Amino acid sequence: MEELHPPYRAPQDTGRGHVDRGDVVPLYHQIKELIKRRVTDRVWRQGEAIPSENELAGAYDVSVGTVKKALAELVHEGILIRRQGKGTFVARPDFQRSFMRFFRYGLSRDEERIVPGSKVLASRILVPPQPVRAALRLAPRDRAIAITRVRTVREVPLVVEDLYLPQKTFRGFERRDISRALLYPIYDSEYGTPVLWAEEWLQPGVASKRAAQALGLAVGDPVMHVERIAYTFGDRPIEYRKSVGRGDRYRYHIEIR
Amino acid sequence: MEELHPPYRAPQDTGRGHVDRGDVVPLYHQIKELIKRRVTDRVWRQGEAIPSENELAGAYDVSVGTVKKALAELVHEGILIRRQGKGTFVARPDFQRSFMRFFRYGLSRDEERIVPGSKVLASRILVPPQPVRAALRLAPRDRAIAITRVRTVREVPLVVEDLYLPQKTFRGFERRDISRALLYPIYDSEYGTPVLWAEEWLQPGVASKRAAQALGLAVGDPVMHVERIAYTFGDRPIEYRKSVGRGDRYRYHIEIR
DNA sequence: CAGTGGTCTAGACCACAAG
DNA sequence: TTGTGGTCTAGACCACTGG
Repeated sequence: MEELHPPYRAPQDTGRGHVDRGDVVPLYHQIKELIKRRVTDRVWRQGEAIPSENELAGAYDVSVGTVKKALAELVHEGILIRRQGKGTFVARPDFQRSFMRFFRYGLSRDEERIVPGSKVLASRILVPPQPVRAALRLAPRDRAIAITRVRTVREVPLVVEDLYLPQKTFRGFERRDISRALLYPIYDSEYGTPVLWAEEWLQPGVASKRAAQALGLAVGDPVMHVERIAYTFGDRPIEYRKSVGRGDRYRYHIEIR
Repeated sequence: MEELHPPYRAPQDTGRGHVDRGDVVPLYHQIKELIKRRVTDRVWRQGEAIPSENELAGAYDVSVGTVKKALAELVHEGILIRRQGKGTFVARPDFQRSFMRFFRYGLSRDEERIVPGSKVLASRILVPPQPVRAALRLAPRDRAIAITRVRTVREVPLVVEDLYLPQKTFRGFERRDISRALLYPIYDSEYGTPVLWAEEWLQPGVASKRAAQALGLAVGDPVMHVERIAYTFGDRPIEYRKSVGRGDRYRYHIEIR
């Protein structure tokens, strides 16, 4: 936080797009959509300032109160951040936190701050099996980047996982060194597709020969099977992963609100 | 939905409590707190209408816009519901949905609407073991109601679980027939303590002799261990449960946003 | 200092509900 | 018709930021 870009922009960058006073949909809602559009189109980028209330009110020819209402809701939705005296900024997904949110293989408080190591066992391009194709909404002959890796904390293998990424979105990703990096920040900064939400399916199981070998377990030991689909803007799936975590260390914590 | 009580109330029931214009905390925030207090104190009850914008504005001696802002935020927080032309109502936690949220033993779409049967194996009052006491924040000699039950869908046992409830809050609960009921609506309607959120810990394991017997599995088959603490107003824990679900049917789905 | 967002006011007009 | 909430306006005053 606190390294927000200065609010300088080209002056024609203010509003763009028009509201329709005859429409049944409220002005503040139309304005929300216009602003959202400019954020998802990356005209206004993460961390940057957007025009001030007054500028927006002028550009859309509505009162300041109406703009305030639109902005307040966008703040609530986590799309914007407002700072008194400074301006309104496009929110920056906080990857320190989002990492914590997505990766929660029951580590101790202490270990939670460690970025797990990652040993890549395979990395190749292929036409994925049907369930993966469906999850990523790929056309029948679209290719995917498939990566198999083992994730370790303090040299202890915790999880073995198969990842699939749409090749169209992630050209060249298969050649990156990901042994010491987190993937989601890379998706965001290098490929312009931040992970905004994800869904997971968890099921208990017993170690297969392959999993036992990768995790240093005996065949039949308890493991957690996790499938995840991660989504970016417009609920577009950009990652499918299938993980097997060792049961003695894998403890998954959730808050349901 | 749609069976909201009529908006009749005693006239002195309007505002109550005063705002402090000298305070640094904004008026609309003070008003939010006053309204919340009257809801949590059950002066204004679930489904009932609260005073209108104008009445509240008069009672607190602020402008309608300020009341509107307070009410809008409370709607956002799920505490109130507003209906144009009708009034503002205290929200009623939707248990059809909250049930879906808390109970997600990977049932098929079809089965999701079934209320699982429940066979109580034991129900007694005791001083709970230390971890449970800590979870429920009980004093050393406080008692708890301990219930062991098996939950079934279509006669198939899915989960065996141990429940602990603070006896102080749930006097007489141990004598209820819960074989065909959901517990959370009972906590709410009979004991005034709705479950507002919960946290869970999931870990894979293998069936113990006890679990195998209860679930019709073989010892060593995969199972899911789930611990849950459920909270009511003021983040007060009112239920601790430890469940063992059969691995072949237990599929846990989560959306992370 | 000027510019930003945060709060608050006192209205207006509207759509909707219910008698 | 009356009363409700939903939208919108055009201000006011304030606290905070940065030059």
